Amino acid sequence: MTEEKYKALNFIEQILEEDLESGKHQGRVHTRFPPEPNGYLHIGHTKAICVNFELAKKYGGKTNLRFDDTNPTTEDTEYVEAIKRDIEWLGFEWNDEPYFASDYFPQLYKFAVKLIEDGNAYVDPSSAEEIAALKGTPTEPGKNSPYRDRPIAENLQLFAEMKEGKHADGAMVLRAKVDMTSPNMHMRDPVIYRIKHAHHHRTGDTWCIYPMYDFAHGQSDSIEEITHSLCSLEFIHHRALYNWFIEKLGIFPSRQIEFARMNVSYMITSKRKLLKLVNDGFVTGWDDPRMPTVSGMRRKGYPASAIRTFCDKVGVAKRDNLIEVELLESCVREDLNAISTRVMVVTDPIKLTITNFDQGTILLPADNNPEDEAAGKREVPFSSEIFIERDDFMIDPPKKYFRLGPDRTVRLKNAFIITCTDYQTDADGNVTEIMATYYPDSKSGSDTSGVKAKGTLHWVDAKESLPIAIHEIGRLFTDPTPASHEDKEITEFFNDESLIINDNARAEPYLASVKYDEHLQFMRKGYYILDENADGLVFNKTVNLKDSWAKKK
RNA sequence: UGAUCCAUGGUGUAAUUGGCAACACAUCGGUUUUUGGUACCGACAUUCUAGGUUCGAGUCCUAGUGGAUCAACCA
Repeated sequence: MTEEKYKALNFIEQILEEDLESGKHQGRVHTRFPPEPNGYLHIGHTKAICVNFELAKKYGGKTNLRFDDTNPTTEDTEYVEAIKRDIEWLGFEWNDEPYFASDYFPQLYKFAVKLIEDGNAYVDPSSAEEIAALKGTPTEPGKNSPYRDRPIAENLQLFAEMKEGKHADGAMVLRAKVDMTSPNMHMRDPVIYRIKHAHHHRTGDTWCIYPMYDFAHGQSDSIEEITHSLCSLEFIHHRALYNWFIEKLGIFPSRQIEFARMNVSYMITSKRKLLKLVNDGFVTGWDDPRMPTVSGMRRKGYPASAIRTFCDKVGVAKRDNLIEVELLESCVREDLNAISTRVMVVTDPIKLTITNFDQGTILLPADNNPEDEAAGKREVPFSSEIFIERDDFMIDPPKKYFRLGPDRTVRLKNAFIITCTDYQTDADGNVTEIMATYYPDSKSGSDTSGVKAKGTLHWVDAKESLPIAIHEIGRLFTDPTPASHEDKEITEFFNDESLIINDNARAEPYLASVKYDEHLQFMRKGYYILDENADGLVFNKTVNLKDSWAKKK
């Protein structure tokens, strides 16, 4: 009766299962996540991280974290630390210690020498412009460099001199001798080593020549005996070269498999553009809660589990995609609904006086989370003077308005049912205070009043409530694909309302004691979290609650 | 005027590999509710086009069409 449940496999899982079945690599699955330490991890990286780590986990394999640090002029240890922290926070454990492509520089150098010895590489003193000129175009074949057939001994000599620092930056490069007429541009004698007299964040000044991506990435995969090297679609044209080096060097045959990277609406994933937002002061840093970075999302209150679920739901395929950010937000809400502490916060307070309440201040029990009995209860102070939301009262409300207005009756969450008896306005007709009476026998949990209330309002006690600041975080951009307009800067689409600071909110006393990792639901408003970078009571909005009333209006 | 990859609802992925197009998000409508939240129910597709093979095609073949990618001493 073992009913075999058919579970849909994505195309990479199909490849993995075929390899497992055929006994390739003794049934071993070993992946890697290879970030370059020149920026912070963003939403796009989370997809690559989830795919690499979760696929390996699913098939009993391991995943290496390897820093692709072959360009000393853009990379920094600051980024290494931030990347490690973000991956751990996302909930993944890499195999062993983190690896670094720079640790393989000696080996990579030997690989290059072997290539030269076998007549598969040559030193070219042509300038970058000259090399580009002979490269041809995608539709026209390239032409051989005049230095292409330099004798092996000479190549060896020059390459050694490059390493010894006898030549200036850009004076010459080492090129693989592949095929200048290949329709694949990457096969037209790609540069594999360049001279850079630059300080490397790990190897210091040991080297003044550095391998290019194509001569570092695949070789690192082989050195680590990575079985499946999963990367994004734009590397598809590099695969031929990747395999060419494996063949010429006779090294471990890692297999590169490309999948479509994830694009999310209203977010950008260009590290250059993100850095520009930081440098030009559009945001306060890489971890600004508006940023699509892992650290930004963390500070905004997105749970790691929600991000993982999101990546899982997005799936893995080869076609270009634009995921609606609403799916991410839905995953966040789903998580937060289950775990967040419900609290009452009035974001735009207006005073309401209960004219017939004369018990001073009393404490009322409130559920911390109706979805989770075990979360328990806390007590909320209540007295004759409270604050409610300004937009929960209308002098002349429309038909379907369930809230307060003259002679209307509502329930105060966790407290009593009240009826509005009067209100005051200023010279401009703005409501300044509301008066109401309460039904003593309508107390939450022991309501015997028989009074019907259509709506329920949240509130805070006027005296006991705390002033807090709320940072309403919105979309960073006003356009779903700000980077898709070739003639426009992304900053033209910067959303001026991406951060709205509200210093006027009032919260129940409980908020004075919340921790940085406690997710909160401000009832009827949204999910919030204490800002990990602020000193006082500053709360960042994670995401709104769904609001069918806002839509109706 | 090259090469490579891709094409299923508004969005993203499925379809047990040739057998009733499914799931999620979004949208719209409804039920429940001391959060206009949650939960629950319902609605929402001639599988890019045209031919072909077949009892049968989203799936295979042919030709189109559309999109993406490739010419850094970046990764």
